[in-house]
Amino acid sequence: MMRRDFCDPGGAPTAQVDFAALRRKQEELAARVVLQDRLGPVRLVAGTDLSAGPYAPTVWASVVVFAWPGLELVDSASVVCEDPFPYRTGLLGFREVPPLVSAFERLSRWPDLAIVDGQGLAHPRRFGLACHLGLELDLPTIGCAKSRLVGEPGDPLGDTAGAAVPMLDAGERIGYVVRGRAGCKPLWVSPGHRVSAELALEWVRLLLGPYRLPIPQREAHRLANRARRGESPATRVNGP
DNA sequence: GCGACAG
DNA sequence: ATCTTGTCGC
Repeated sequence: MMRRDFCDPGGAPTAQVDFAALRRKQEELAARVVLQDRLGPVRLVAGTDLSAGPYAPTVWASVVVFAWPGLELVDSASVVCEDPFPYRTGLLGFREVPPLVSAFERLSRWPDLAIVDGQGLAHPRRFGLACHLGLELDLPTIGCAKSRLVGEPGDPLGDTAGAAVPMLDAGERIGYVVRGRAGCKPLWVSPGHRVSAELALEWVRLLLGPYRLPIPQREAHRLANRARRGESPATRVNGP
């Protein structure tokens, strides 16, 4: 069983979770995040996502692994478990990291890089989901969110696929807003762990297909949804 | 008090 | 995140 050092919300019922303490925990962990390129040759690139029902206290987490270049699907894994933690803005990692780690544990091919559905550095405490998952797995990660959390674009964004402008917050460049596809709402791309902002942008551009989302992210999303609808198998795992 | 607010 | 039909546009 893989170690999960940075996820324990305290084990208390949700009504008495100490949110302030978890925010402080994020501030501590943020100091450990590596924002330089510390990764080898990328031969396998993963996409990750989580799917949840409206009321069911259950979540489905999926990871897909693609060969690079070529983007052939070489591995995937899905798990289903009790929802570990209620969604709270800024605390997404405490909800999604445990199921995602369980899904990674079921992979037979370990990726060199993962695209995560959510923010990385572009977070109030510079510790978005992609940083959290990357640190937990010691895996290079990139945050690719479908909407903004913090910061403002430094310039107007063009409508061509691949167009990008820096996102600024408190005088820092926290990532980029990126047009995944012409005519679509953009993506918010930021470093997760062991990847720089520049390389994060480069990889998201390389992985863009004819859709709004990068291919691995889109496929992870589809797989998690199929798992939730019972159309694809998912391994039942225990609580966080 | 008001507005913002990843998934 | 999820609930949902049709509809506008390339």
